[in-house]
Amino acid sequence: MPASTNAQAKNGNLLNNAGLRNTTQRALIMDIIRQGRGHLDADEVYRQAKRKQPRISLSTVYRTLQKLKGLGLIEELHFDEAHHHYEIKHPSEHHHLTCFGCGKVIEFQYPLTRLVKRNVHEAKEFDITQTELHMAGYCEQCRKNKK
Amino acid sequence: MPASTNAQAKNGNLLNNAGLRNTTQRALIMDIIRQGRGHLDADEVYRQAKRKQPRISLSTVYRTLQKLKGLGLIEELHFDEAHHHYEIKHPSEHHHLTCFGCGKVIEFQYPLTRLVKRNVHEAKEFDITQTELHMAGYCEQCRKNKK
DNA sequence: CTCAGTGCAAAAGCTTTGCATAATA
DNA sequence: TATTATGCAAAGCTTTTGCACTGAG
Repeated sequence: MPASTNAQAKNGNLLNNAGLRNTTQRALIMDIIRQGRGHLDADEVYRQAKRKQPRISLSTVYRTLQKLKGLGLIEELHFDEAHHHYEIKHPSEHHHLTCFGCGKVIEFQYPLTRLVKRNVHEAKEFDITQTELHMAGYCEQCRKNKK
Repeated sequence: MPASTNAQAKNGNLLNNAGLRNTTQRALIMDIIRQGRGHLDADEVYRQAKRKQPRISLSTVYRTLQKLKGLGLIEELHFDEAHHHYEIKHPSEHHHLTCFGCGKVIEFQYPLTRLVKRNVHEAKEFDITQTELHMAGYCEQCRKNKK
């Protein structure tokens, strides 16, 4: 049984459970985001989607991203650039480390919320619902290459 | 001696040291950002600036923000929204906690870079040059008001 | 006096929206 | 069949850029 069948069924269920219609466009967009290891922006999702469904429109991509974000199925990240990046939502708190040299993105987990609430006085009574950490710099390899 | 005189002299020095001309527009924009406790976006800087210099243009605001950012005098932050926010650069590593209810922004310091480099395997050999943590939720007071 | 900086207006992204058509449940 | 979702095109925002003029050094 091919992997795509699994993924499609999974997407369909997620959409149905959320009360949304399971259209081919939505399933495709979710597939792309799920497989998008580097974090994709809307235009990149659109370009990848067009390869499989040439008639898909940018508006559909944007509308789908909004819907999925609203449902908590994907996460919208705000990096250095003017546009947003999207990824499938992870169950646990995780963060990002980007290399300016090669552009690779390392994800790592770290219980920052707990830590900050424990150590920062003003945060103690805060009900933190969103945590976004982005670090960037140069990875070992790119530093070597520069020398 | 009024505070504004100090601030203006300070801005002038900063600009001169950076090899930039000390124009009234730049001095004003730096003043606004320095005093902008909540983090201002370009348009807010523009509107405040127009109150003192009605002929100032949005392009000047954008160009100045870019210059100052390039020189490391101000920091560009990427929050939830589509546009950027700016603040005077702090010497030490600090982070943000925003209340969705009342919009207040709490700044706090925390040596995250050191911590992550020490505890996250992939980060050990990374040369981290940029760290941006943004947390958000509801402060104690807003939680009480909701009940 | 020179050249960096400014204001204005126009252009260039990214994102949203209105409306007729197509597809799902 | 009744809506919901899509595609297209047009509009909306934020940000950038070209050019002639102004002002700091």
